[in-house]
Amino acid sequence: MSTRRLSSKKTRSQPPPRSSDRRDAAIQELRRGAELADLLKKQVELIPEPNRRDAAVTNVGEISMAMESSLCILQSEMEHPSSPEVGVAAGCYSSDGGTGETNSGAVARARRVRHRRGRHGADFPIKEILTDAPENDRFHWRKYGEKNILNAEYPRLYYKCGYSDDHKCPAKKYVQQQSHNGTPFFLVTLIDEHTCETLFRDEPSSSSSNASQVLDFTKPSLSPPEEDSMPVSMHSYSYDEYLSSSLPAISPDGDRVKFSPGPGW
DNA sequence: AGCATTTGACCGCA
DNA sequence: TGCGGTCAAATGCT
Repeated sequence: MSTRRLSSKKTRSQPPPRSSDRRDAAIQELRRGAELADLLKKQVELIPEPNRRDAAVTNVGEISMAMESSLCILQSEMEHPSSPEVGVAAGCYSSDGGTGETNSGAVARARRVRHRRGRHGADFPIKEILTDAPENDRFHWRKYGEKNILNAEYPRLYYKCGYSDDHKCPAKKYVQQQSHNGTPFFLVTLIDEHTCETLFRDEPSSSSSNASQVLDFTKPSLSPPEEDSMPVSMHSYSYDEYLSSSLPAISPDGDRVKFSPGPGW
């Protein structure tokens, strides 16, 4: 990607470009980068060795996804200059994605609801993530509800931490399937953080059994990506970011996250 | 039997 | 009153 072009063209005689112009330029560059990533992906798919090919395809896919996420963020920022509540891909794809509501709207509602349910003024963290693999966050989630959302193509699924009762873990997530240019993806809203994770770290004696339960990828319905077949096309950079920032250290063999697609999935 | 999921009812807010 | 979020009984699965 040629970010250099953005800075080197500036001359003293010209007025400094407006920030919207620079965003335009950045968007152009990102679009070009995304196209090149697609091209590269096609070339990489021709690699004969399966292991190398899959690894390369995965990497290119992540590059492509990062481009698209950045593009989304920039575009949504131009459309809605007031910064959204969450920075990660907020507003992306939602205009034609089917829900008809902005992501930050969902976040605002989440905060409102949590507030009225007793956590007065709690500043709990909320993250929004676009991914094609909502099941793949290595936590154990229990589905507690499903709701058809107005103007949404797919129902919204409600999950809470599988240890919300045992360990009073407040973590929740909402999963909303959407589609963008025919590509299905999921808007995952993560609410609050896992305290069960901390508990497991504090209780080494029980960690072995607990860890294998937390990391529950047993569900066959949406099978977790094997090492050689990571989801590529829409694998979310921000999801990875979330995982790397909040995951406990875990052994891969126990990895399982429950995710059951709703009707029509 | 124990656990997870489904689904209709209920609640609070705008 | 309609909507989104949650609850909890019923149901299904292993």
